[in-house]
Amino acid sequence: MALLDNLNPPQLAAVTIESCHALVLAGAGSGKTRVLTTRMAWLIQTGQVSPHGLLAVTFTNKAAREMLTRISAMLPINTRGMWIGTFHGLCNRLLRAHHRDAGLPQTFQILDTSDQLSAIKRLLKGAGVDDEKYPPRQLQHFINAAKEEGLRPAEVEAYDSYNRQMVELYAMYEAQCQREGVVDFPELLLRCYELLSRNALIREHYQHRFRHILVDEFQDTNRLQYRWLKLLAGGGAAIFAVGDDDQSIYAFRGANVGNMAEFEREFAHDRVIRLEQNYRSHGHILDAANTLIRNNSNRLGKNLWTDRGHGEPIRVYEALSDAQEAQWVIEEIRSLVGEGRLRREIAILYRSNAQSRVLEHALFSAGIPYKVYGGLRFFERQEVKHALAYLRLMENPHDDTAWMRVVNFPARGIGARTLEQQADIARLNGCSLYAAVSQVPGRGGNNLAQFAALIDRMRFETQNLPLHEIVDHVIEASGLVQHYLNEKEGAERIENLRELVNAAAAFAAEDGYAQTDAGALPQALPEAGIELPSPLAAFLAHAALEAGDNQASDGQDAVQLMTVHAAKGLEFEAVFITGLEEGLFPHENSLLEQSGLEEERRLMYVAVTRARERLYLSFSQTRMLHGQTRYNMRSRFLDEVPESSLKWLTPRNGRARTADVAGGWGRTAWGEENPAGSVSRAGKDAPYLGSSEGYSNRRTSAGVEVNGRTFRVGQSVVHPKFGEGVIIGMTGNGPDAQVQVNFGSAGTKTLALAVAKLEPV
DNA sequence: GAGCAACGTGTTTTT
DNA sequence: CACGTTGCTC
Repeated sequence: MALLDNLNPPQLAAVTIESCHALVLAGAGSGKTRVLTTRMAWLIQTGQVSPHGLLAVTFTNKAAREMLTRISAMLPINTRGMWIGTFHGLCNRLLRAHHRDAGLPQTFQILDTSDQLSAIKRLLKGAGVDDEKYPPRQLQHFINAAKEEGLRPAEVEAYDSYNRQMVELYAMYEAQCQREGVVDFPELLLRCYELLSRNALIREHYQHRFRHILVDEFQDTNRLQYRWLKLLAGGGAAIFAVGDDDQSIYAFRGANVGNMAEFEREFAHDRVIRLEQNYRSHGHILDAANTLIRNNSNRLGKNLWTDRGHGEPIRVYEALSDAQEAQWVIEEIRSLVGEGRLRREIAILYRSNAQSRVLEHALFSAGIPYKVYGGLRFFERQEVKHALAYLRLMENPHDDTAWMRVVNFPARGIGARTLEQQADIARLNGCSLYAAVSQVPGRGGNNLAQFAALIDRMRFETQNLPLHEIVDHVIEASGLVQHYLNEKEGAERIENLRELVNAAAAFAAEDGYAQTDAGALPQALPEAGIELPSPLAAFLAHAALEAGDNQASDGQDAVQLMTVHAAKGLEFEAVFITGLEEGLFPHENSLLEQSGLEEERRLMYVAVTRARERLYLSFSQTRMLHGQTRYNMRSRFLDEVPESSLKWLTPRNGRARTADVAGGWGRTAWGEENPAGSVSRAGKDAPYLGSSEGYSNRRTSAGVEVNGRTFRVGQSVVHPKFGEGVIIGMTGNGPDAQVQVNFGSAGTKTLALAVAKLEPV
């Protein structure tokens, strides 16, 4: 069968496995998406399931689109109406179709993360809660974490008064959302889960319908998503889960890697298939990745291999400063481009966004086209969100979040005092702000009434207009366009508003609307009372669920800059991993727990496996961060990569970080192979002039001078109380300089150099 | 009610 | 350093 041509044995086994639960451990670059889509096509082509009986779920819209594209290419079927989408997108479909049973208005709106935060702030203000004691962000995290565990307020255990208050606020937040007819992201999932578990008729319909459930990036699922899948598969559907525990990098937002092991135990005991042949990277790169990740415990276990040969060694560079590191990157990029490589095939990766600035500056000065990923997406721009807020109010005037957003934007003389009055009345009556308008006295009340009338008028005037004309009308009638016309940097914002009109036209014209909603109609379930949402409601849901491109477009051949997280799933001919320093990568905030460090290591694993042919690793002795110079040691991850795969462009010095054994710290001279335990005392400083070889001794790190004594990272010091220790980090300069010292058994202390009685040994 | 200055605060991110 | 938020003044 042509479909199965060119699959390797494990891929073939995975694609054609019997109709039963299975777990595919797919290493980086092992053909994961291909296996997933080919299995779907194969199931359909062999008549084992109709397109209608398949459910495929991913985490990103991009992955869902990719899947649809590939299936269309493999099979001559209409993918429209197939249930392929993100967890949130599919839940949205289900909730729209069964909004009554889910207890939601048909026009329910979706709050994105920032909408949710402003809703929470408004709640705290209204309830008179001290937002210093209960920070909105913390409450948001508390609520979302609870929902992702499947817990409603009544089910959250509160041990102390603080937590009781948090739970209380959670309950109030829920009531507020319900009253306003809005749902946040985790609510989409939880509400959908509850809908299915409580309503036997609907549950059985979908359990019966979906015979095969395929899950992408299974390592990123949270507990609720796992339960959701289990529930849907409860009627005998086969779950085909694909993932890579080594690439689980989203634990910080609730992903539970444990789901993979649990799934194996619960469903797929002897049906685990490993895809270990890597088609992406050369041998040295894979060796580095394999050796590195072996330092993690609790892995399901997997070793990537390739038949592409070793390729070039991984190049390692130590810079004096972040600026110099950037300069070096520029030079390497110039020579890569000189060799004929495309700029878009070169990626510069970093752990945190703050690191991009220096790199951007250097690229800009050098006149090298580049593109930074991350940052604001289209539907997150303030002018676009303003326009969407007007549209939301037309659809549902009781959406208080949208109301507050634009009630006085553009300014129409409605101030804080008036809005407080209005909020008080609304709270007293338990109604929305919109419903409270008529009771607000005075001129403020008048202005509010005018605003309410504006919304009503816009709704009336756009009746029966096609979607994009509605949007066009609203950006004008709201005064948004006029407002930005008067602003000096408004031209781009107006562009974006016009672009929103285009987006609406594209959404209506394409399969967007039909795809996300009409396709949801469960024909076999007329008694459920299905209604079609309006095109506007569908468009608003689309805007919330798909925030748009992170940038991209414009087609120019440009170097790609992004965080390691953003690089997951991508690949490049040449990759730079910059800022490989202790405290940065691994990030200091993750070092408190073993699990945090292991996630950082997986992150490094992801970074390394992005490269096809050439990989560069770099770190710097000093780095500007938060306005002060930091002195970092090179990342431990550099030392977890086999020396035989590396080529040092600068002399290799010392060890990556303080030894775990107290006092076991030193630096080897350049040229030594530095076998474990072989450490020698530091030599004298020599000026460091770049990448030329031949300095047998030089500084591992820049130092700080205090009272005529020089301190630097890696140095042994003695303290009258804590005894002997090693400096493992420095921040600040001059009188503000602080050092972190590892005193072995006495622990690690942070000391101010100007005050502490530290003596160099 | 609107605009500006001081303050403080800083991972990673998709839906 | 560079952002967003708060608090203050006109």
